[in-house]
Amino acid sequence: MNNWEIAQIFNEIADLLDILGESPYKSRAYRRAAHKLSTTYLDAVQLSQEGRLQEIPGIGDALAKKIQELVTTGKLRYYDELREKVPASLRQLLLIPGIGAKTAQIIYQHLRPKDLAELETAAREKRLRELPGIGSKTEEAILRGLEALASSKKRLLLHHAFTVAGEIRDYLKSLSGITMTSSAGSLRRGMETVGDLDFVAVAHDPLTVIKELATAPFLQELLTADNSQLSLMTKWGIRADILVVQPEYYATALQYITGSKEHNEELCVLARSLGWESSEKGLSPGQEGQLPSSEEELYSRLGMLYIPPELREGRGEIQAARKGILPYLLELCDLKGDLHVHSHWSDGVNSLEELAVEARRRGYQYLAVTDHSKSLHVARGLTEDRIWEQREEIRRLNQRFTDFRLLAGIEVEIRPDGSLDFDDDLLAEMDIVVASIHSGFNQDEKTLTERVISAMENKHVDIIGHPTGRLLGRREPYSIDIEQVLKVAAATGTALEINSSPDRLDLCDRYIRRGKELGVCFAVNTDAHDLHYLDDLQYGVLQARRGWLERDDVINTMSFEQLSDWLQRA
DNA sequence: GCCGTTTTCGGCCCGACTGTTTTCAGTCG
Repeated sequence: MNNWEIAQIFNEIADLLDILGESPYKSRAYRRAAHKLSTTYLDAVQLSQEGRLQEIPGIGDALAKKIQELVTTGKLRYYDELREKVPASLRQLLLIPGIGAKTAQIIYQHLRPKDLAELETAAREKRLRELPGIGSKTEEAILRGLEALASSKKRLLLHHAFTVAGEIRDYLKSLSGITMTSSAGSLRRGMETVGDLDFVAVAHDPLTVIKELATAPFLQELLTADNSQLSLMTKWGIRADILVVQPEYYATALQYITGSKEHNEELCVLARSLGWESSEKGLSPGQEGQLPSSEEELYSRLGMLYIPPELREGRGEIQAARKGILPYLLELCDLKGDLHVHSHWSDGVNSLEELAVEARRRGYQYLAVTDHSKSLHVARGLTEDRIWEQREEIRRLNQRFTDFRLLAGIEVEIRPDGSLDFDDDLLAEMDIVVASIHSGFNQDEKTLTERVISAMENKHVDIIGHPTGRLLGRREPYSIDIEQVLKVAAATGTALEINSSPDRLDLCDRYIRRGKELGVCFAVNTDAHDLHYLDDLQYGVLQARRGWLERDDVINTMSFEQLSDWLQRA
């Protein structure tokens, strides 16, 4: 039982409490504790053994006891009781936009549906609109939401997928028969969400390993198995497919299982034309030929450059590799800083000093503090006066550093009428300006597009934050004419953000690639509200690589001096 | 359920927007 698993359970308890109509502060306490547990460096199991759980803010007497019970017994009676009362699938009601605790509670109390299917039937028969406080609009929203849930169901966000895959790989490595192991599939390609997890493991005796795997501690249900691969449902609710091969097949198997399907189909046609064969273990050079010992060798023998997994989507990468014109993809170590971070001056949790110290520890040359602007009240957006106070503190902090700079920035609201939250005189004083939309999501495409464009046309705006506003699995992008936005970004030289938060990953890879074609520049930022989330940069880099970006396409690969020049561009 | 205290209760982010109503409750960021 690790922190992440405890956090999952606490989040589920919070949802069930909401549906049952318990105090919203109680569910909030569970959510806050879950959030703390998943972001702290401290290990809950160890703290529990040492009786120090309550040192984590947000964990008091009651939650410490519950964690203790989970850690020692693997179970939690309170959690089991709640799940007996409310079918776990109803949790998903809360994922539907427009449905919160109260609406979920009304539906539960009046209809007691045993699962989502029963709820859907009720909605189709127009019975939900008869409930107090629910009308036709809400009923339609629920139907739309259920459809969206069905199509996105069980796709893990990237950070969760990496966590779960890490657990599985650790287990694979612990088996004595296995000499090597790798993630493959969509996770290795860095896709924004992952539907199932694929692994390739190497063993001299695959069958023995397969038998051992059938008793893996995370196994919930064995789906299929033969003498070289098995497919299982994990206790985390996601499927894992594990292929075990002998050493000589490792490279070809890894290439094959990494996919994508489209990439492999194209590669297969080419390989066949060169006399190769294909099977479920991947490509092979026919009877006499020796198997390639690495993916690099495999691609080379097929007459092309090595294709990094993020590019293997069947979007022209094979032709480019054959011509020798693949991009030199962006790497995490190319980034010299982060240009969108929040502090406790608005809705972040850390002080400016904490952020600066952490950024410097990471070897960044700069970090832009971009707190929210005044009209985003919920996030305690900064007024003009507070901005001047914050600038003063930033100035004092910067005096302490010779090798690092905090940039005094702002994430300025693009208001519903398209105007910005501050006038030009103030924006001109900021080191860096990120402009973002946090309101009026439901406006029509023309209005939203014009809002973003008018922000880009302001000469003080450097970056458009999370340009399409999507939340993966929860909220669709707002309707903007992305082609037009990309063209204006290229024309005005405004950078578009690749927001690295695994909930957003906004822009998506196809738009990034199109933007690059049009000459748009990008900024890979975290939008971190807590210094732990500075780690999210790795996901933004994967997304950028999937969009074929190179170092020179990204503004925060520049040194501080170069970036300063860029920020002062006309 | 947590936390801080004018210290064992009472407050916990708050204003705009939407949908359901007919003056307001619920949701969201």
